[in-house]
Amino acid sequence: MAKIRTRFAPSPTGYMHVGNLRTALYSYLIAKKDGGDFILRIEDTDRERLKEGAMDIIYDTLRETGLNWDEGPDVGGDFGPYIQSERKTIYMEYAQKLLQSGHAYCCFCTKERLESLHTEAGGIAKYDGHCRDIPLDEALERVRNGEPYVIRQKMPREGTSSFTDAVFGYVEIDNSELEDQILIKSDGYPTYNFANVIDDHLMGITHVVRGNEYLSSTPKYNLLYDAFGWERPVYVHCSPVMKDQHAKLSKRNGDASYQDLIAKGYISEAVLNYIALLGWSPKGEEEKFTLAEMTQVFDIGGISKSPAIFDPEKLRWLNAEYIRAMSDEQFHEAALPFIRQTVKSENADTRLIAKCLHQRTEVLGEIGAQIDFIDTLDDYPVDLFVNKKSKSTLESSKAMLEAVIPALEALPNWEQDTIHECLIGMAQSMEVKNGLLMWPVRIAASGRTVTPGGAVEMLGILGREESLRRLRKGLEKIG
RNA sequence: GGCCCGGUGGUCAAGAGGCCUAAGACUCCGCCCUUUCACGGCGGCAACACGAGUUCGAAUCUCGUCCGGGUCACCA
Repeated sequence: MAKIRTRFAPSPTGYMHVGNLRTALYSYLIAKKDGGDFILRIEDTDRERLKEGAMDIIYDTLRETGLNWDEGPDVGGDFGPYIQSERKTIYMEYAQKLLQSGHAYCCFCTKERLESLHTEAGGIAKYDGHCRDIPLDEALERVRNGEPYVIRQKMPREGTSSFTDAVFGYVEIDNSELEDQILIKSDGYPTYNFANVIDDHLMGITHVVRGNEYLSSTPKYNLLYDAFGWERPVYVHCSPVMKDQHAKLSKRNGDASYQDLIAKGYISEAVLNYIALLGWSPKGEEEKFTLAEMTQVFDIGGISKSPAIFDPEKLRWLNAEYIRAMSDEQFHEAALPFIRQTVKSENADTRLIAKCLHQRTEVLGEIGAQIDFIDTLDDYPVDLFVNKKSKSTLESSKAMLEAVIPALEALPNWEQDTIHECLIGMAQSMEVKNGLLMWPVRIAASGRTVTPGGAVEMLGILGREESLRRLRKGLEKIG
């Protein structure tokens, strides 16, 4: 069997949404599973929607996620150019062939006429084939005279067309449903519908992976393949990723793009892993996969037909799994920029902070809220010292702090082990539960009931001087 | 509206006529661990859209209904 070749063909609109990325992922996986090639092609035939910097977003996203392409605009390849606007003459050449073979015709209808066709029909109307039967030589003459025109595909008006999709199975449609769609626009550029087919064939694409909004127009593409006598590709149509039951995930809805998720502190691998699971399920029960593992286990048969709703909760969980699986060193590196947004103090021990945060962090961007008491201790209500689980009362808290402060002052160093030994030892000799002693210490140190670590860790992070200052202040507060 | 596609817990989903008294994961709840919160461990709640068929037997096949999505551009 011939080598598998798939492509990802985004248009540079400046936004890489999650559904797009997933399509890229599936394309990549289908090719790589069988040692095939993954090609990047840019579809920029809509000259009005070009966006500055959009190409970089595409490149960066694919690179960061590891979806490396074998051929593309920047790396070249044997089937270039890989940017459609640079292939303009190619499309015209093939459109001419269709004109000659009678599978296409020149249409001189004005936009106004087409619009009136729609308004007369109350909004929805197919092109009426007004120019369909203009003899070719007459049409060509009018073209030479400079009359504006488009080239349309001549659809059969009877019979049916069918194909078998790799995920949806057998699909059949009446040819009468097909419109004489435009192949070449009046500006000389091809429409997506045409460029896509020409490029996919010329680039040797064997598996076309795309959103299922193309499912019902696939027969049109097939007719084009047939007209040229080309072999049809395997189609893999994927249902969309939804925001909710009714709406797709989209920029319009203000939904997160890949870039947004990364900025919020999601891990690239986790995002990729999660979207793989949206609409595809592996054979076994394992859900966590590296890209390399996915390449092994991916199977077209596991792609589901129904749309999948993007679940931020599950992404969050998976992200946390990836974070927990990091070494302390890796986590420190990943978390440092986020820690530094909140903790400015130069002598803060970011390694210790990171160690505390590690198992408690699901999304890196949420680190700040956990540790903003480190630089400054806000005023806090005195009744935080009262807690029923540890049986803490104002009286007990006062007694504990009074005992703990001098003991800590006398410590030879401020290592975690030393502090821990000291505090636990005191609880024992005073014959109280650890919690009763630890509670007021942690409250005084942080001014909070919830902290990323226990009393010992908090003292360690704050350092001797600041710790003692806060403990004394706490004692004062209780009065 | 015509045509195409889909419909298993709140979400992602397994399921290919008997193995289904319907897996697993996320969420949620309870318990344990514990120096708070997490992590971890254990347990729990929760679904075959509806109605007819076919069959000894249907989540699985057929038809209809309902619901949802897509498509009908000189956008991709």
